[in-house]
Amino acid sequence: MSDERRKPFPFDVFESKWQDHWDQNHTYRTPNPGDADFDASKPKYFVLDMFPYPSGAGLHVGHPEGYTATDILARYKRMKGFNVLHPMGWDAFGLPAEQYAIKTGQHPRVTTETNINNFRRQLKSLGFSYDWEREVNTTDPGYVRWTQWIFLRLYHSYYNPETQKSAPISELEAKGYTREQIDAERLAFVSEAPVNWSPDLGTVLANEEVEEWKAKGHTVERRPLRQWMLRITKYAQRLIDELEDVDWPDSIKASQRNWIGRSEGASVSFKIAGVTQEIEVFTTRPDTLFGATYMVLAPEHPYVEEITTEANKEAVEAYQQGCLSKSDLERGDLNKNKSGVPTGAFAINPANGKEIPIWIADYVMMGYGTGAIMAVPAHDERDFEFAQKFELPIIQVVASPDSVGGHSAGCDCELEKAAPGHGVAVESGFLNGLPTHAAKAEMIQWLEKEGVGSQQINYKLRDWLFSRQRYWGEPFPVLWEEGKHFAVSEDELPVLQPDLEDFKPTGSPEGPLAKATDWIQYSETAKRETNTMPQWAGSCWYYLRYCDPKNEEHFIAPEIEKYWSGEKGMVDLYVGGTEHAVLHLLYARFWHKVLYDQGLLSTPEPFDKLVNQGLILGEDGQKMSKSIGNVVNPDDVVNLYGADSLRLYEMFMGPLEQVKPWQMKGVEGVSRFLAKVWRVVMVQNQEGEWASSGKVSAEAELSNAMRKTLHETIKKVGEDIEAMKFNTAISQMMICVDSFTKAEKVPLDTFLDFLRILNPFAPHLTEELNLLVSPEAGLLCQQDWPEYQPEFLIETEVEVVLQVNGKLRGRITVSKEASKEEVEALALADENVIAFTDGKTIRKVIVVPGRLVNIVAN
RNA sequence: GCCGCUGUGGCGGAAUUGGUAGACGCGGCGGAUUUAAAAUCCGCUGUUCGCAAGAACGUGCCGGUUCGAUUCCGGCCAGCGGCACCA
Repeated sequence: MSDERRKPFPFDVFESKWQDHWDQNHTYRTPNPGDADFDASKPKYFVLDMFPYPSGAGLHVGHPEGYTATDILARYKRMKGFNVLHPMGWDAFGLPAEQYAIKTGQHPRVTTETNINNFRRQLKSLGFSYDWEREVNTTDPGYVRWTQWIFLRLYHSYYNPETQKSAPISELEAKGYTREQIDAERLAFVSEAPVNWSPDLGTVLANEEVEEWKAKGHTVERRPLRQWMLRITKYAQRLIDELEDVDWPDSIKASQRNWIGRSEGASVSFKIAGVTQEIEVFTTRPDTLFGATYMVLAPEHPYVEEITTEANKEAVEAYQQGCLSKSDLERGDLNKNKSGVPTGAFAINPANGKEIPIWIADYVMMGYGTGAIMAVPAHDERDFEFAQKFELPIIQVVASPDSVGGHSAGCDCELEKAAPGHGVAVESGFLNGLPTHAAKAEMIQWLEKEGVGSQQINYKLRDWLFSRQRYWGEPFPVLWEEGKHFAVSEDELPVLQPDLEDFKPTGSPEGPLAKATDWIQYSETAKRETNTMPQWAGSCWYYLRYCDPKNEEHFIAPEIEKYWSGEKGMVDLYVGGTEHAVLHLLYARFWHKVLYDQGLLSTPEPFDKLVNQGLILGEDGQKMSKSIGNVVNPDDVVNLYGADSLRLYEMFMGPLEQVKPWQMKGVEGVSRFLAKVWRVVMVQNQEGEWASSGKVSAEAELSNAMRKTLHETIKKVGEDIEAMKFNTAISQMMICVDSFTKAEKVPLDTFLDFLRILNPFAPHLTEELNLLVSPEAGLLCQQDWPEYQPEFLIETEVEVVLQVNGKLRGRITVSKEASKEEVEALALADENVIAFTDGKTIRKVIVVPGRLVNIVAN
C-alpha cells in the first residue's frame, strides 16, 4: 500500500468484482425468440461494433472509443425497455494473423487462440455489456461451415437482369443452358484475368486491398492467374442506389459511390481500314465524336497484334514489353509524361468517315471500358497532351459558351490547352449549334440509328477477386475433376484445412494447401481446390450469426432473422473506423443483397445507421505508432485510473466522429470527477479507510435548485446519448455532481436517479455506490431510466439581455410571464440603455421573449 | 485535379429554429486546509487599453443578407481524409 499511489476511489477493488458478478450471473444475456425469458412486447435494438481482429499487440485505445460509445447506447436502451443485441466476436482469419503465426513459429490456430484470450480479457476489463454467450469466431468450424454455405449459395446463383435480382442457377439449367454458359453466369466463378499478385506475400489481393499492402512495403504486380471471383459488378447500380436508404456519413457514401464509379456515355464502334473487326470504345462525350482525330488502345488490347502493320511491329512489341516491366507505381509516376507508339493501322470515324491513326499507349487502361478510346485532344486534357507530343491533329468541336459569338465554326485559332467543359457543338455536322447536353443525346440517337453505337453506363468497380494462396482461411468447398469445378455437397461442410506442419506460403499460385497431398485427393478422380477465401468472407456476415450463433440447422433461423431485422437494415447502429469504407462495408452489403434476393433475409441493407469514430492521435498530435513511441496502452490506463475513467475519458475527449489527440491529464480530470461522485457517499479517514459520509439520506429534503439541476441533467443526458453527443452529456453530469458536492445533504432518490444516468458511462462505480446506498434495490443496470418532469425545468424568472444596436449593454431579470410591452418598458428604463441611447433616436425595439431586447438607435 | 470533411482561448472542446461566444474539462494564477507536501475545497483566468468603473476588439480571410451571424449566402485561404491517366 505504501509505494502505491493512493487511489482517489477504490476502483481496483470493485471493478473486477462487478465484472465477475456480471459474468457469473449472465447479466447481459439477450433472450431470443423461443427462449423462456423472451418478452415479445419489448422492441429490439441491435447495436454492433466492428469486431476486432485479434492481433498479437492487443487492444489499442482506438478500440474502446467505439466500443464504449456502443456500450453506452446498449445500456441506455436496455434501461429504456429494449431487448438489446450487443455482441462481440473475432475476425480471426486473414493475412496478419497468419503472418504473426509465421513470425512466432506457432500454428495459427494456437496463436489466434492466445490472442483472442488476451483480447477477451482486455474487453472484459473495460466492463462492456456484451452477451458473451453469442461470441463468434470466424475460424470456428461451426462458423466456417456457414461461410462456405453462403459461398455455395453464390456459386449456385446467377444475376437475373430482368428481375434485377440473383436467383438459383437451376433456372438456367431448366432453360437448357450448357455447362459453359452456366459457369459464365455464376456469382462465384473462375476467371483467368490478370490479378494483383504479391510475390513476397505469396498471394493475390483484391483491388480494394492493394494500396494497404503496398503501403506496408509489399510489392504487388499484375499477373494473369486462374482465380475465384465474385460477380459484385452485377450489383453496382443497386449498391449505389440503395445507399439512399441508409443513415451513413456522407463521406462513406461518397467513397462507395466513387469506388463504384458510375459514368454515363456511349459505346461507339470504329471500323478498321482493311480489317474485318471493329473496335469498340467507351466515351462520356459522344458529342465530341467529330473531334476524334486518333484512337488509342491499351498496350494489352487483344487486337493490337492483328492490326499492327509490318513496319510498326518491332516498335509496338518493344513498347508492350516495356509496359509489362513497369510497375503500377511507375506507370502512375509517368503520369505527366505521355508515351505511345503508332500501330500503323487506321480506324474510320463513323461520324465523318475520316481515317484516324490507331496508337497504343499506357495511359489507356485495359481494365476500364473496352481498353480502347477515341481521342478527342481538343476536349480532353490527356488526349491533348498526347496529341501535342506526337503532333496529332487537334480539332475543336465544342465552343465555350462565352466565346460562341466570337469564333464559331471554322476557327483556326490554336487552343492552348484542352477545353473539357461544356459548350456548343461546332464543326460537327448535324450537331452544330446544340449545347453539350443535347448534342450527347442527339449523337447517341444517331449512333443507335446507324447501328454503330449505343448508350452505355460504365462502372469502375471490378469483380471481386475472392481467392487467396494462404493456409489460414476458409478452404473453398469445391472439387476439380477433369478441369471442371464442382461444389461439395452441403452436408460435407465444413471443409476444414488439413493440419500442416509447414503452413508458410509456397510463393506459387497454388498456395500452402497444395502441400497436403492426401487432403487434396478427394477421390480417385477428384481433387480439392487449394485456394482459400479472403479474410472478408467471415466478416461479411458475422452480424447475422450473432442473432443465432449456435444454430446448426440454419446460418440464422428465419423467425430469429425476422425478429432482429429492422425496416431498411438489420443492425440499428454500427460503429467503427473509416478504414472499411470500401472494403468490408461494400462486401457485406453485396452478400446481404444476394441473400436478401433469395428470400433468406428481410432487409435490403445490413446496417441502418453507421457512425465512424475518429482516430485517436498520440499526445504529440501524431498518429500513434510504435516507432514514434506515442502509443497508449489501455491496460496501463485501466491500472492507473480504472476502467470507468478510461471509458469516461474517451467519451469526454470530444465528438465521437472527430480525430483528437490523447491527453493523460484529461484522464485525470474525469477520474477526479468520478472520485467526486464517490465522495458524495464516502469519506476517507486519516488512515485512508473509506466510510459512509452520511450525506446521502432518505430523509433529506430536495431543494428546488437541486431538483431543477437533476431534471435538466436527466433530460440532457438522455437526449445527448440518443444523439451520441457523449461529451456534453458528461459536462452536464459534472454540473449535477457539483451541486451534490456543495449541498449539505442529498436526498437518496435524487442520488439514485443520478446513478442511473451515469451507469451507462461508468457501470462499475455506479453499481458499487448503488449497493452502498441502497443495498436491497438490485442491479442498477436492470432498473428503468429515470423520467424528467418538464414542470421542474420551468423558471419563474428569466434573465433578459439588453442590446443597443446589437451590442450587449446590460441585463435585467424579469418574470417568465412578463409581456413584450412590459419587458420593452423595463429595457428602455435601464440606466445602461439610457446611457447608450442618450442623444439618439430610437428607431426600433426587438423583443425576443425570455432572451433579449435589442434597441436600434442612431 | 475531383469528391468529402474541418477551421472558435495556452490546450481538448460548448453554443437549440440566426438571439448573452468560450459551457464542461485540462493547464495557469491566487487563496483555504496542512508542521510541510500530496489530495481536497474556494476564487480568477479570450486579447488589448485602463488604478478602477469600464471601453474597444474577437469564432481562418474578404464581402453580403439581417435589428442581430460561430450559425445563412457568395468568393478566397489553410489543414485533414478518400479517389485519381476511369476516357
